[in-house]
Amino acid sequence: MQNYGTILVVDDNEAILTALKYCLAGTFERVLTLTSPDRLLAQLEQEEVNIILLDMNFTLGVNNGQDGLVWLQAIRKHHPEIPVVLITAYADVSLAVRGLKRGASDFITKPWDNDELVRKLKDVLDAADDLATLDEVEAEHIRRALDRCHGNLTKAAEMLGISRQTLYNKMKHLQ
Amino acid sequence: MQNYGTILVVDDNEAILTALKYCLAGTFERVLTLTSPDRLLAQLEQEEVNIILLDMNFTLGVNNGQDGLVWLQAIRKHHPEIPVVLITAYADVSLAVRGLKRGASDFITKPWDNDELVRKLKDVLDAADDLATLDEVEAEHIRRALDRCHGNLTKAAEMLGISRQTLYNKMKHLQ
DNA sequence: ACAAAAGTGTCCATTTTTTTGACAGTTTTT
DNA sequence: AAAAACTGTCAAAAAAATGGACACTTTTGT
Repeated sequence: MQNYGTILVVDDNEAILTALKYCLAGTFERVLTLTSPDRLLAQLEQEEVNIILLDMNFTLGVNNGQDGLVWLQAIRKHHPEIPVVLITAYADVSLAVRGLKRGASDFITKPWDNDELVRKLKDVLDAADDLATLDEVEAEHIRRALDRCHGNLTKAAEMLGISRQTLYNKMKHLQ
Repeated sequence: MQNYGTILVVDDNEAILTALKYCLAGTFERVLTLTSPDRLLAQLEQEEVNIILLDMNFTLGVNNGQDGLVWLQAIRKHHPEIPVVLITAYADVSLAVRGLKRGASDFITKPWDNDELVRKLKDVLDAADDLATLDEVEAEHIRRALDRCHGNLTKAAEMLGISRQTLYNKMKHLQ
């Protein structure tokens, strides 16, 4: 199984924090928690964190998610490489949109489905590494084709939908 | 006789599911069924599936196939090697086109002809040895990149190692 | 709310690739 | 051994990619 490293969960509800801790323990090597975002930036300075799960409401009686957006922004500013997944009790489309536009990687509503949550977090981390270059993908596919055609250039070219000469050239070029 | 392995059928209508089960039992070693796509990805994690037959409408009263497209995309994302055949009660050309462009292997309308259905499924599996065209591979990779960059052309182009204009052109060309 | 920054659609001229077609020589098939 | 298929290579024509540019729109930061 793959290793998904350290996740930092920020939520002011202890019960939810406990539930999340339980749910995430199987996937992540370490699950750090904070009941208040105040120490969030400090925490990021001293611990290596691979992904953050951030609740959006911390001010009592205020549930517009403004809080979460502010903290999201702070994280993005100081640690733009750490992906942030937002979580909120209110399935507010516009809030989700704003969160994603400010760089959140995903948006989850409570009550959440454990499997789905884990899957989404994994997705975010999987997507974190960047994609291969078009040339690389092409080169690999060409190798596959040649392999399958037992080195027969003409057939491989036809299979690939390019001319024999082009394949011939690409082979030189791409080693 | 050849062995066509395991097929996973997803349709919310039990009667149809039963009928399909009977129809496919002769060809496939195992016929797995799901009445809802919710557990689809989970199922794929724990069972080896060789081909998926996916209905396109699961939301009551909504028959535009959007549901199916979303699930198709999810499957393609996590298991791009498993061929998906779409099935729907509505012979909607544009839906079929969209489905195929998103990587479905075939598109079947209800009521179906048993022999034809089986033939098409076999064809898909038989054709699985043929490699994709270079253009197809390229197109799919471009879609992935755009997805990861949330549609940001500039970033996707950089990630792919091509110029923004080229990506722009390819996008028109490859739809 | 506003200015700055980033991204988009589009054009152009120049450079690179791809395609077509061809041909002599080599390998494989029958 | 003859036929058929494949290879390496060349040249001219067609197509695609690149870098630069510009006005315009969207997003961001404060």
